[in-house]
Amino acid sequence: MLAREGRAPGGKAPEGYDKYAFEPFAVTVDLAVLTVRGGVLQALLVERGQEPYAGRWALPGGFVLPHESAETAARRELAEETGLSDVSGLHLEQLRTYTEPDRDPRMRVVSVAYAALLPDPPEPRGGGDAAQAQWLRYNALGPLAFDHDRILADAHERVGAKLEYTCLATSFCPPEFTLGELQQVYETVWGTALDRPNFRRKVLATPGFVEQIPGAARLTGGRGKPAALYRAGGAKALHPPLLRPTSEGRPS
Amino acid sequence: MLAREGRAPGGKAPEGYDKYAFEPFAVTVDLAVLTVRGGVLQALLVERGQEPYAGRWALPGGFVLPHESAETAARRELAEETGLSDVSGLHLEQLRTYTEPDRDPRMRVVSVAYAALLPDPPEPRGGGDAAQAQWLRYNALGPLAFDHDRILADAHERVGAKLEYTCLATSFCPPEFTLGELQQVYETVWGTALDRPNFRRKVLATPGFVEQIPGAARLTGGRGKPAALYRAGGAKALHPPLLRPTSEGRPS
DNA sequence: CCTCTTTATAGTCGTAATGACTATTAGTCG
DNA sequence: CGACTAATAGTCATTACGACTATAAAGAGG
Repeated sequence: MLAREGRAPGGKAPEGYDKYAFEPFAVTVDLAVLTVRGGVLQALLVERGQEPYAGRWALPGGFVLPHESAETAARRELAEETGLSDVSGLHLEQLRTYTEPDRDPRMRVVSVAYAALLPDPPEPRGGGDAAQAQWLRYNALGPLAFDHDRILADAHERVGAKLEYTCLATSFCPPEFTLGELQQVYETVWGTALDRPNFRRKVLATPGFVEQIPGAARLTGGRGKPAALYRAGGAKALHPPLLRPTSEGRPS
Repeated sequence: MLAREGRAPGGKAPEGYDKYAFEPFAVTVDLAVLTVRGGVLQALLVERGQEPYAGRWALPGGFVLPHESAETAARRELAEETGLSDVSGLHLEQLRTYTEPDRDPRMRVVSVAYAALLPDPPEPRGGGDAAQAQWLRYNALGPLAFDHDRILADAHERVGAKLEYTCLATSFCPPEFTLGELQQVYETVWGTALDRPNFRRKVLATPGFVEQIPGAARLTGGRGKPAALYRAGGAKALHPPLLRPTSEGRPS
């Protein structure tokens, strides 16, 4: 892990360290917080008040503090930006780390990006003195600050892929949900329509994906037949996976 | 990306920056370099000469230099440790970033881990003054230094998963290979035996996975019928995926 | 040179999974 | 009540897959 060669640049070597020097970087976390609301994929963004990129939307985030891990920092920022008192149940997953030397014009910043998934209803209350975070439609975003377009796109791609072979979709749903709502998560993230009976068959055939709440039902938007309610099951993976419809024609 | 709140600890704020301070960390890359040689999964490791963890095996790695990205640093280290002059064709993929505050007892080090895959024949020549890197069997590794056990396990898991739905396996193979060799990559990484005709059928049915080199054949270890030679095709993903045999019994 | 062993390759067969449907049920709205 | 909407049930043909059997082409050893 540590350099065994004298290639590192100038800088102070802390006591008890190698004889080799290193260059310190600032380390931050960036959060791609996603939710599905009414068939629309939304991301939590903050408006920058100062240069660079003043007035642009940016991902919420902040510095990793000296005694916390990036994961802890991400969860702390998530609580601050969403205003939720308990974020312990939310799905938070490390996405990738962005290290291009010029990604922040002011200084060298290495950012560990996380993707977080929220069920529908969270109010975007920014906590106290924080800049107000807002939910914006994933489509219909202008260019974001820094390399945040790429981070957000990577988050979308990752989440879309994980829907195929994990039970991740339930993280977008409240504790009790209908299969129609679950299907809408898939359709919204993938941007494709799915056949309802087939989706249903597949989900129910996967043990531990969802479990029915006996006797419970809910009117979906007031119209149509009431749907049975389900909650997330214990399974984490989908075997076999629920593949998104392939657009590629297969040459014989 | 940058803190909008005054929570960061003491430290100097660079010119043109927020009024908020930050704490600098050292940033390194760690490499999980894997290869399959003769049905055995091997990892490239270096022996530590000094405390902490003196005498233990560790992943190759080093500091990210001030003007390079982590990816660049990883490729530089990869070239140094393997002694290969051209590592541009090798598969190198960011794995995850490890940020636990106590992962290095000497100081705060954030490490961006990469997984690299090599075809069989590379000699483990450590370049020049570098500690000699060696190929060791993935099984039969004692505890490694720092959190490198975890990093290596994460790399193994990631690679195993990506074999299922990408064409990654060809990265373990030389430019020309037989289907038997390709199958051995799967079997070695997954640790399971596969049915040869079924594997063959699946690979050949996936357009762009491999393409046959017309007329070419090779004796596999001197015994048996000569096998046709293939090279990697243009495809990156496998649709549908090549799932590893599931050990889980499905309750009806 | 003949047979055994080894590895590659071809093909078969039944079952599971999937995509494209149709039909029925249970609600609201006007 | 009848139109409309959404959930749920079921059908059917095709594809994919796991478990096999069979054949082909090489070397080894007597």
